[in-house]
Amino acid sequence: MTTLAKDEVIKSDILDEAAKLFRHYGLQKTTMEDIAKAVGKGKSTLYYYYKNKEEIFDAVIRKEKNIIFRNIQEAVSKEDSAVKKLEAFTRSKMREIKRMNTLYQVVVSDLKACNELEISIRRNYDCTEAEILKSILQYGVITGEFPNYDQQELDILAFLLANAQRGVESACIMDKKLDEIGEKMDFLVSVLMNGIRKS
Amino acid sequence: MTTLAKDEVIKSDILDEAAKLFRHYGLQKTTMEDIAKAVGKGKSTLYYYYKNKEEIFDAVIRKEKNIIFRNIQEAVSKEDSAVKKLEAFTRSKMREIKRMNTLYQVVVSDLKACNELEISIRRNYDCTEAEILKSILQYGVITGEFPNYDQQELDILAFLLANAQRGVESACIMDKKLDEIGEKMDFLVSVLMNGIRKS
Amino acid sequence: MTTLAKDEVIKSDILDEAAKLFRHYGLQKTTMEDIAKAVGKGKSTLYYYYKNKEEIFDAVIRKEKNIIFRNIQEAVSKEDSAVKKLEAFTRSKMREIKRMNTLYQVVVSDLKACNELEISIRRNYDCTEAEILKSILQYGVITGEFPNYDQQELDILAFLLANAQRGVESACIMDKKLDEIGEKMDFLVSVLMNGIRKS
Amino acid sequence: MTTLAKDEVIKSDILDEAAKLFRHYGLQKTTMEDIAKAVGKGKSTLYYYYKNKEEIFDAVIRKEKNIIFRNIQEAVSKEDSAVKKLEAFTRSKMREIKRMNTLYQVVVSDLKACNELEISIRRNYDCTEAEILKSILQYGVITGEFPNYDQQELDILAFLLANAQRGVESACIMDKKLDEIGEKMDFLVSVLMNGIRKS
DNA sequence: AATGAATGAGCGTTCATTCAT
DNA sequence: AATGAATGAACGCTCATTCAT
Repeated sequence: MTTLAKDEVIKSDILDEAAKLFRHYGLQKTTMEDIAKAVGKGKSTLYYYYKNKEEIFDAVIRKEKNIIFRNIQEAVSKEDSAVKKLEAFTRSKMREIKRMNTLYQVVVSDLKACNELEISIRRNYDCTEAEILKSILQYGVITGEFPNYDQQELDILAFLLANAQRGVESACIMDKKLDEIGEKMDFLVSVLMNGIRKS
Repeated sequence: MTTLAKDEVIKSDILDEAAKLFRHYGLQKTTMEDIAKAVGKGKSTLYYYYKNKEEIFDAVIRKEKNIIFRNIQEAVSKEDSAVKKLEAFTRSKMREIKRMNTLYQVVVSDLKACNELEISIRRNYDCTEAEILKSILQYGVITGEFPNYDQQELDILAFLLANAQRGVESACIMDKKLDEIGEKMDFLVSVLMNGIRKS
Repeated sequence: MTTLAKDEVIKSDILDEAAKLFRHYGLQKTTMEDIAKAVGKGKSTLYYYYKNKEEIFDAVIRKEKNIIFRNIQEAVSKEDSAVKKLEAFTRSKMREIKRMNTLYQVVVSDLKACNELEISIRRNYDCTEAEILKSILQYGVITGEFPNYDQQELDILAFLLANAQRGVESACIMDKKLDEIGEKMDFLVSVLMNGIRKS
Repeated sequence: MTTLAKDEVIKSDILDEAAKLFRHYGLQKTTMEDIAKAVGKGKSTLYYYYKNKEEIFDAVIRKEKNIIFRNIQEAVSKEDSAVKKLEAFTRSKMREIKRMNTLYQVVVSDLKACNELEISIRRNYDCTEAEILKSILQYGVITGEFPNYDQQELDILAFLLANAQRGVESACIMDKKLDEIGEKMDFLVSVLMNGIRKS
């Protein structure tokens, strides 16, 4: 078990260092050499722990994703009205984005550029996000905060909410205007809420 | 003039073939060799017409961009109410997206991944898009379709509209559900319009 | 004949521009493109006038060489004692070197580097130089300024004089101390003259 | 230690093979492929040991330089009169030149052609050579073999001696008359010595 | 007389990956 | 458990040269 534990520690080390590098340089421009150097091991040692460069990237994504959603879910569950939950969602997501600065960004773009990376990861990712939003909307329907949408409508609304937010985030991140995300997102959410409540 | 024309024809050929390849494989994975083969010329011939791989990519983007916006603007100008203009905007943009299938997509992601490519292009690009939307909104304010937003509010609304749409498009494209873009976008726009009209 | 003359004019133009470029960048780094651009013609036009890049280089050398030696010989012939002739030789050669600044230099080095360039050119070159010096020494023997060396001795002395000077020139040129050539050369010649007279 | 030793052996192998090739073809025309083939390794393996083609060239020069000067200095130090030391200098230098056949030559010329290679190497090189000669001349002043030159005069004499010799060497090497270097150099030195002693 | 167009051959360099130890 | 050594396969790019017109 000690060996296994040590194994896991090193794997985690590799992931952490790789994450930092991917954040700055993206998948393509980060070399195995870079990662190995950062970890303080020989380049070929990486292949003892991971089969591939892609496998490392994959693992990095998974790890980051989990952290983000654990944090978001936690923040959402603390609130007790659908609107407050939505605000908590947006707020905590923004906090996560800022924490990772550009990783999220690079990830998304690289996932797109590199077809070989399973799109499924991203889809899971979006699903999770949309699922959280859907459950919030459902909660709002139950509490009467929102009109009585049926399941299909909720699916679409959650999808739209998730991706409308993603588009705005993306723009703000690209323009390096992270500090503007807050107010713009608030505005977007309020406009969408207006639309959702009224229709 | 014949020579000049032939020159332009070949340059255009190169661009067309390069565009196809960039669409499928992105900037990095598309090699000069690939492009040359597709055009049916020697690799070094490309350098007779373009200085760089980047210059080719650049030209591809510029060309596509211009086509898209010419088409969108044309469609928009034909309508006479703000709401119809907005619908025309969304519709024609979707048509363009389908036409290019994934290029638009790859472009955006590659621009992000490759910092060395002037972000300015993308920014201009977004600006243009947001500007069209803003002018539509302004038109709606004048015709009384929308409340009397001030300039700053219009800026933000246009920004949100543009990027919310982008997020949804992006998701649909990645899930290869281009046929779903239509209804989803209609829904998004209607929700946003509701929100905008009411607030 | 007009055509022929025009032909010669252009060939000469090419040589002049090529010479300038070779001076600055050497044989290898000067491209046909560079030369063509400098002449204001198309790259392939050069091949109408010269078979090769090497042929151009060749012609440049020959031309420069002729100019130099015509000037040197002229200066030498004006003096009437061997010692004065020798001084005139050194002085006018230095003048030529300064005139060409670095061409002479680059030529020598490139000739060495590029085995494919006929060594014979350089040999002719040195021969001519050594021949002038030999004739001066012979003159000095006749006038009694120098001891009664035989032909073989004169050959060797001329060879040594020529090449000792070349070594010093070379060093001064490389250190970019063209202004020091004068005094150093004077010193060298005086020491050699002392040695020659005495032995 | 074995590994380290093996590493050094391979690095040395590369240098040796590279040296041979540089000798024949110069820096530019010797390709990494050539060197790799000569060493019996893959081209990319070279980059495991050296960062650059230039770094290899650099190392070759440095190595050759050190060998030459160690040998020359050793030969010089064995003699006890200035004149004998000078003869030893010339003799051992000629021996080294013959040993390297043309490398020395190519080195000098390539250094000139390739501005990007630090001229400083060559300058240090020449300095060392001139310094050895100067110390010999100083020794001769002390032993009374030579007149009482002051420091500045010794500097110039050493410079002249070094470069006059270089010029003659150069000529002999280019004419591929290595066997004539000996007598010509003896003659040159004796003439110069005459001049130096007398003036 | 002049050249636009085209290209083959090659080069230096990078990097993920392998494998014996 | 770890890695030093090695490499194949590319890649972007350069340039002298050719040739039809």
